Amino acid sequence: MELGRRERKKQQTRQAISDVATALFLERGFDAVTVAEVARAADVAVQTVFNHFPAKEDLFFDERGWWTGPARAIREAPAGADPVDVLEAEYLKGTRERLEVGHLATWKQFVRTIEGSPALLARRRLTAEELERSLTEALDERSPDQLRNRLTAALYAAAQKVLEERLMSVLPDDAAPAELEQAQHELERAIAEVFAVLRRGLR
Amino acid sequence: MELGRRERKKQQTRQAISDVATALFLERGFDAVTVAEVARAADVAVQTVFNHFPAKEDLFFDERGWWTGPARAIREAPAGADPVDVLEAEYLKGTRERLEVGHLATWKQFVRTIEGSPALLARRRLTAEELERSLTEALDERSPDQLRNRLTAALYAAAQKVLEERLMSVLPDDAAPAELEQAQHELERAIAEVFAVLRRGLR
DNA sequence: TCCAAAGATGTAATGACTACAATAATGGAA
DNA sequence: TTCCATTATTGTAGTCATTACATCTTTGGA
Repeated sequence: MELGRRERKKQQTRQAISDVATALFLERGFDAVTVAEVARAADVAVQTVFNHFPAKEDLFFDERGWWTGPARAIREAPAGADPVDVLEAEYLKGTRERLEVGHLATWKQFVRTIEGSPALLARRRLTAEELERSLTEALDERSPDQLRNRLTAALYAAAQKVLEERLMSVLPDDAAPAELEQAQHELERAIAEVFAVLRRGLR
Repeated sequence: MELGRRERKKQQTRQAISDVATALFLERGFDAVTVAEVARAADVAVQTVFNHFPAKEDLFFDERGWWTGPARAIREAPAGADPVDVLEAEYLKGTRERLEVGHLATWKQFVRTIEGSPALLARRRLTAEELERSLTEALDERSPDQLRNRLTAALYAAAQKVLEERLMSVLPDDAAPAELEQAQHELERAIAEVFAVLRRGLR
């Protein structure tokens, strides 16, 4: 559908606010920047910010949708596939994307900003719960054992959390190619190990 | 240590505030009650409330300490014991306490209040994270494999979450003794099943 | 050209929480 | 008992996110 000028301008405003906000948050920390400042920097009214984003956290977590990945992966997987295999492949794929050269530094910066803000941490937990819920739903569509499905989703979320921590602690900030290679291998070994536990448990 | 009158009075005030607050929250829901109302009902200044409780949520989650259970259980367990066995026993113990006649209705009421409030849900997630952290620490004291310890703690937290949901959905509000017996058995089967998954996975 | 829809703005209010200064109760020293 | 240093309690003022609502502005289309 073609967007008229009106809709286009609206998206422009939204994008401008989001960009300005993200830059400020990354630079000075989420809690140290007020919505009023964001509005001023984006040259709009505070109300306008809230017209586009339901809460301050949404200014940071803008590109929503990453948390639908696992559920989608399950839905798109062939009928006989082991859910844990599917989820491991999905997780591995996401991780490799994040490790790409240009992305890594940015990613760590984002995560550090999250870790520096109680509000963002809380929001991340909420999102993880969303992911878990949607994954449970997807699993319910292919298998009738609800307790097991719920557990599978919960274990996946747990695995993801643990591995995410691992990624942060193992990867050096300055991407010295040699070390990075090394760290990446260590990380992939951890991934394999963690998913092996899930697979064995849920066998 | 003996408490002087001053300290005793302080605790009295604190308790009075907490009691009044809990009653109000259970009755009308956490978000529908303002701190100012709590203060008025307890006949103290709003400031006094915040002198005793760092945040509104602390008025509800007062008896802190339940989340130290798993870590303590691990520390008190004999050297050779399998962590998953210890954690299952601990969880089972806690569950049975909650299922005692007088407790159940109260417990469900509490949980429903939590589930009715985004703020309390967020706080519960935070507490679960605390539990996970302290459990990881305890596990680190008896085994050197940090990744595995971290994973064990995360899987325990996941199990707990799933089983907690189960408890809420399986147990009828009106405790008809026969049904309750039935539900309790079903619940304990679910507990065994979930922990069996952990045990197998972490074997 | 003009109107109705929809976006942007401004104002005022609520509610949690903090900073800070003032007040009051109290435990212990003289 | 009297007086002082603590310390609990209070009151005031302010910050910040968020909402309600009325108003202004832009714009798509009749």
